[in-house]
Amino acid sequence: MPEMIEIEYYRRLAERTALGREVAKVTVVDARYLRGRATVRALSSAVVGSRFVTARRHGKLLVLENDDERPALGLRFGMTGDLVVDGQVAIDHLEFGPVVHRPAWVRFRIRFVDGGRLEIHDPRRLGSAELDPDESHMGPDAATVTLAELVTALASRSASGGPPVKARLQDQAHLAGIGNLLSDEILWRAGLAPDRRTASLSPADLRRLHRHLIGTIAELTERGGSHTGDLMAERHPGGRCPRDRTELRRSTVGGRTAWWCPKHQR
DNA sequence: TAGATTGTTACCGT
DNA sequence: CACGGTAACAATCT
Repeated sequence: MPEMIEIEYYRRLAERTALGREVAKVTVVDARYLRGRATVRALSSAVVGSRFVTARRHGKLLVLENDDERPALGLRFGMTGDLVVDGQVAIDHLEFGPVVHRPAWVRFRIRFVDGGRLEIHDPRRLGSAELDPDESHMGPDAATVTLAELVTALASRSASGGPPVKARLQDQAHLAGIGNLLSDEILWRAGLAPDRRTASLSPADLRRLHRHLIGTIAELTERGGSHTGDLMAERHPGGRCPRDRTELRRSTVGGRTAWWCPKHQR
């Protein structure tokens, strides 16, 4: 998916283009795109006739809130979901996503009374729409997490030294927003091996990790996306560390592919 | 063609 | 039980 940086672009697009417009109709092309108690009927009664007043982001979740007592609309984008409003895409090219948009990939659509429309294009259909999304089980948003909150997010009651730090960084219940590419880039910058156990991190490690986590998200948001990190171009067999030219190692951590430098990430 | 892909989650094992 | 790892989902691209 889009990671939190891309969802932030979606949020900005929604804020710029979708707020204040009266909703005329909701179309869910594939019922499997709905999650929780959401049905087309429930979605319709929640948003038809109202106007969104807020576009809010929590991790990779986009929440469009109404101006009345109606439930909020929660949108998730899976690995290939893209937000399109009035034909305007939030990001021109989604890495690992479709090269072009096809009508058949529209999984969710809101039509406005003025004739415009908000759509989610999602080939793989791993995204979803829901009403009043439960955010209670989500960790703090990674873009604004404090050092103290990060320390809490990485804490473990396990006797085995805790989970690999990469796995925990991507665990949305502890910290919301970080995905596979961002975690690789952050750990590379912080000089921490992805399989380091969280309990083994020193106070200095944690401070450095926090600094790079905040800095990386801010910098890549400026650059244009999660795929603009310094490590990305080398994230392939034979790729070399941009810092010391050591050949990168590839391993599976937390169920996902990690690329990292065995020399300076420890 | 085979293999890999920015995510989430039910399930299984320790 | 808590927690972590795994497979499945699904469609496309290289």
